[in-house]
Amino acid sequence: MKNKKNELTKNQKIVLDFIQKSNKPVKAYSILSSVSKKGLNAPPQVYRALEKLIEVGEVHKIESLNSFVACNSKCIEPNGTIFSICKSCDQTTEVSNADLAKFLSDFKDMNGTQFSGFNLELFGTCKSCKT
Amino acid sequence: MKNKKNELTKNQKIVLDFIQKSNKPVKAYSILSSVSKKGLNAPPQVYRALEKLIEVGEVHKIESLNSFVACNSKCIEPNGTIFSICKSCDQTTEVSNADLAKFLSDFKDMNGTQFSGFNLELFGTCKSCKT
DNA sequence: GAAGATAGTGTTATAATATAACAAATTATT
DNA sequence: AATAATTTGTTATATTATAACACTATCTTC
Repeated sequence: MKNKKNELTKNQKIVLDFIQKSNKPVKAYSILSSVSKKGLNAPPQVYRALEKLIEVGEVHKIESLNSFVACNSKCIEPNGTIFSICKSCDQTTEVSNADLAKFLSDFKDMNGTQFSGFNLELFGTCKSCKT
Repeated sequence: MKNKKNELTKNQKIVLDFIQKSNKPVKAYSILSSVSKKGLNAPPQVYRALEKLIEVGEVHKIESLNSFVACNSKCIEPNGTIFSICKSCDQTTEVSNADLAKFLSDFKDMNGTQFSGFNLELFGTCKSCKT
């Protein structure tokens, strides 16, 4: 059964809050050390919060960085994520491009089977790192 | 300086050989235990071989599985990878689709900047797991 | 509002994934 | 052969993530 108000719990809010305030993807143990003053002292507390936050779509995991970012709430596709990642500084932004999202979610394999989700990571060099 | 013949070294061959014989993505420590009889006894030996094999394009890393697969040598895009991954059994195949590869490598962000690489992971259910 | 079900918490321990550092051996270039 | 560069073998350790268990809080249904 779900929480009646469908609200996040205390720990989940603490973790989400920290991720939202970061301007870069953050690692789980970096979250942990940053929120330890708020009473989260062990890895499972952070990982459990992350698991829930990812499940409800508030947070995405950047697989190639083992890091986590807040959803920019412009997610076009509910079942897919698109990120642009700076190879030099790891600055990451969620890409909102309707054409690309549509192309990916409509994509079928050679058997005509559609996929239920996707994760796209685009690598490049961000503005600051170019100069 | 490069190896004169541009060939793989012994350890690199051993690791590549094992990955090619697997019909699924394999994990680094699974490689390690499988090739230990051939004299590779410690993680760095496997990770170093993997690093090289990835660099030369013989192997790809599946980020969401922390696993490795041999390139099917039909890579359309030199700078990008596309995989279809079964959510149920982790069976993974490299997707060779010219349209999709072109769409991705041509894609530019809202500033008109092109990316230098990409990694796309498509999640679905494979044939065997559907039945 | 009590009883049972579900979800979340705090905690300890440990599993799984990956790299640092350094000396020795090998291979390539001159 | 002398030098340079790469690869190897090895030990230790860093980083990322989960198992297990007792306990607490909340939701559901009666």
